[in-house]
Amino acid sequence: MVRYNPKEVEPRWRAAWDEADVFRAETDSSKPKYYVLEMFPYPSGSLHVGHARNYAMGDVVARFKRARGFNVLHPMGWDAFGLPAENAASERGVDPAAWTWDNIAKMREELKRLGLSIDWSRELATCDPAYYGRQQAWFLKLMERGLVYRKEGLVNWDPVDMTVLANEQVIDGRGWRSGAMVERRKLTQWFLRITDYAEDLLDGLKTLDRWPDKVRTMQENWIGKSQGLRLTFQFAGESPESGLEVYTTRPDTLFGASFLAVAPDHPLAENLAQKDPRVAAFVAEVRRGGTSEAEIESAEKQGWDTGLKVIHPFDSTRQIPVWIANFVLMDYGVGAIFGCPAHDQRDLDFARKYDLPVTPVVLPVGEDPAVFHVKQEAYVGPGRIFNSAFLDGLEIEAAKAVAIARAEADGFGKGTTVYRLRDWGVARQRGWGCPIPVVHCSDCGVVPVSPDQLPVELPVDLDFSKPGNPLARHATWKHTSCPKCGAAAERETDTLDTFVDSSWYFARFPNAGAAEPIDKAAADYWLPVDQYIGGVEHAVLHLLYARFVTRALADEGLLSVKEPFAGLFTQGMVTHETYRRQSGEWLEPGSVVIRTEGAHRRAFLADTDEPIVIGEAEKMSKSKRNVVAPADIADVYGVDAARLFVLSDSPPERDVQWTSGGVEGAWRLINRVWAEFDETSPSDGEIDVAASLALRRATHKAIKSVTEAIEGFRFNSAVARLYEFVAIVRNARASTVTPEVRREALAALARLVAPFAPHLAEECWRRLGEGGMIVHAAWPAWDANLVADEERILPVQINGKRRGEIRAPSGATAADVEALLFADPEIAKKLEGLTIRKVIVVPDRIVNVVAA
RNA sequence: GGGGACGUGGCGGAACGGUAGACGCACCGGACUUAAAAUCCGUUGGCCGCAAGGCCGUGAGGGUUCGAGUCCCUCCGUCCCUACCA
Repeated sequence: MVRYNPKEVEPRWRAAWDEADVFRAETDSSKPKYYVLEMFPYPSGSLHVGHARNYAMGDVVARFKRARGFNVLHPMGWDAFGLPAENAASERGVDPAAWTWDNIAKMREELKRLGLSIDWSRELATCDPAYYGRQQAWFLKLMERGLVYRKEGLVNWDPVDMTVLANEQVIDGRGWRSGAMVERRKLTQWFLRITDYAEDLLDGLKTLDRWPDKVRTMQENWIGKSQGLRLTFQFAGESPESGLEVYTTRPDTLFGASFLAVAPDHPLAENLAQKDPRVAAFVAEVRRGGTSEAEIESAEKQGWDTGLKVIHPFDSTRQIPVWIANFVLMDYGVGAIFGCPAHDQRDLDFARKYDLPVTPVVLPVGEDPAVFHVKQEAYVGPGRIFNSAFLDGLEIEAAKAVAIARAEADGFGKGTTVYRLRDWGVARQRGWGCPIPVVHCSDCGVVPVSPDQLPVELPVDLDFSKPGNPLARHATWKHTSCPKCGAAAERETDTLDTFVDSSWYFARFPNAGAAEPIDKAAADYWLPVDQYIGGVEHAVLHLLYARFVTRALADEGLLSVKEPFAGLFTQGMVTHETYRRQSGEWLEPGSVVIRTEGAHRRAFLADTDEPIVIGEAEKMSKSKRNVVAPADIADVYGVDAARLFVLSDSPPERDVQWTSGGVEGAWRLINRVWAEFDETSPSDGEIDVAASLALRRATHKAIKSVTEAIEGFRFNSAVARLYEFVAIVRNARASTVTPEVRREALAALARLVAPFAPHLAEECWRRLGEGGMIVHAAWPAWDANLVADEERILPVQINGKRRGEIRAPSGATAADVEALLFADPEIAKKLEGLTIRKVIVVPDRIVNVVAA
């Protein structure tokens, strides 16, 4: 027997696939289409097994669907703009473009080595002018549609990266990449009007029935629709403004209002701050504490009494003070609220601190209105309204409707829907991104670059040695002429958020070389993506932006679908144990040896035998040095073993822990499979008919269970069924089965293994003497008659406890089973002396006897 | 504070409301070998028992059901997301 040699076999088959160009997808086909896409990688320069798992999953789906007769599109690209290239440029003085293209070349080779069934002819990179130039083209179209606008406003400024961050990119008051405390700065920014689509994006979630509920919930919460009332309070006495508008979702509690509060950056507050330095000082102080650290965050309500009063709209005899409060946000609703301390915890905290009245207006069921009052906990539960004039006695929802109707009738308010979602700030002050294709002209203002001047390319000699935007300080790049009047003008030096790059790449793959941004015919054929696979960390931002851009492009006539991804799967990460010396220094897995002493595992430094601390399994990261590269595995076991293992141990949506033992298990499976094909089947001896039938049945059962496991994304279960099937095929060698049956089993085995270990499968297929390559072979079908057993073993329960079993023909009726049951001497013995009350028979599954 | 997920052997994990622990890892025993590695075969939830067999067992407690890891309620724990959103 020849040992399976992946180092020889794997490259040979990859070359054969390349040679035959087997993974090229043609748009025109009589077959049904299937578009599989994994989230494209950032070209960091090195592939780790986390990538391998992501792409292996997509590859299983792609190869499976191809075998099942689909016309499969499975492309690959590069999310190639972004900060790491700039960091490399500023730290090491390399050219970001050269650095990126170099990394792409390296990673392409590593990906190819995984044996993925990718149509490389469609490869694209977002940093390629051929790509971002088309992005500029549709950006200008959205601009014409009014979906792009500039607005001056407070933005999140990252002082380390010297750039503006979207709200979503600020985590706990820090920049998501740099970790630096974010400052608030006033700048003119570019925005995409995603809020125009808020309702539609929310609505569309209902149609995405092949998305995880979790992701849909996260997007729903992110859009954050609420129904409420906008109402305007009139000032009492001398008034600086005509009135003060607030937003509430609890108009039923209006009679419990004891104060109004505006955000520190509300126009009213800014107005007052200009006149009164004490107000200015308060606002400044609040802003400093701002949205920062965790302690401050959960903490103290702070307020400033403006001295202004407004009149209660339902009771003109009541006057309500107006405060500036740190917990009111300018960018939600209208930046002003009324406080009803009895029924909102934040308002209550504020009222207690500043000694404002607390009037309950919702009476919990069973409470006495004469004695009910609120102490330190606001009452937010159900009840009936009281202390509220015309609302008295109503349930909360009814009272909301009545209050809104009254406010509308009296002309001071309007029922309103508000979304938490805000417009997408897309400008970045970065040099390594897609330039925003507009020109600033002193006469004409902001002028789009004319389409025939696209792409607006980045200069090749950007200087990243200083922080800030290298485009802005480039000597010549920004100087141009106005497309409208021809006078000297300056280019916009902001570039687009990289989330823009990734929000349409799936629409480019159908024809990655098209002159237009999107080849409509090709996109109409391929879209939507049938199965999209990626990390759950993109559940909100990337997926929401892609859904928005798809809608915008559809409205522009470039696409026909509203939802880009019909099916979504979010996969888990690959983790690895961490190792560190007593001194705290992290160690690479390769430098550590593990020894087992009884039940305990101990780690030692390979060279010196120094004892090492074994830490938790964590996401592979360079900083903890627990990274395993697929190449390391490929050198020893081949990539098939690596592919098999990352899919086998854990369900795909969960994290998988990389262990050397696990890979060895996969390697053993590969060798066992190979051994079956390498072995010549013993043909002497009498044919064992029963064993032959048993193997046939096992073959068809394996086909069915592997097929169903792949369809249900239960790759770990599919691999478990493969292990079982290989064991059965091996054991069948002990008896003499007919050559046809053995051949059927082996032909099925090769094809079932193919999506997971494609190189091995090809080698087996050839060894079997089948013509052509297995990538062209059809997926095996199972015969329902062979899958069903003739006879079944039914466990017998007495009063719910297993007490024995009987054999019954498959499909036996309840009456048949009962007859068999009472005919069984073992069972009869166990039932002796008991009165049988009831016999429950679940056909082909179980029998339960209720007896006393 | 809000939302969600999860909790099963030594470990990763299986299990349409129907024999809990498939499959893999690890461990232990055996075969092969001068020996080891590799490979192959076998054992392995706990307790009692020579055995046949019995009892207990899916975070804790209750409930629904002929039957619950699975459904419902309460609690405990872990993880993730989100957060002064009016």
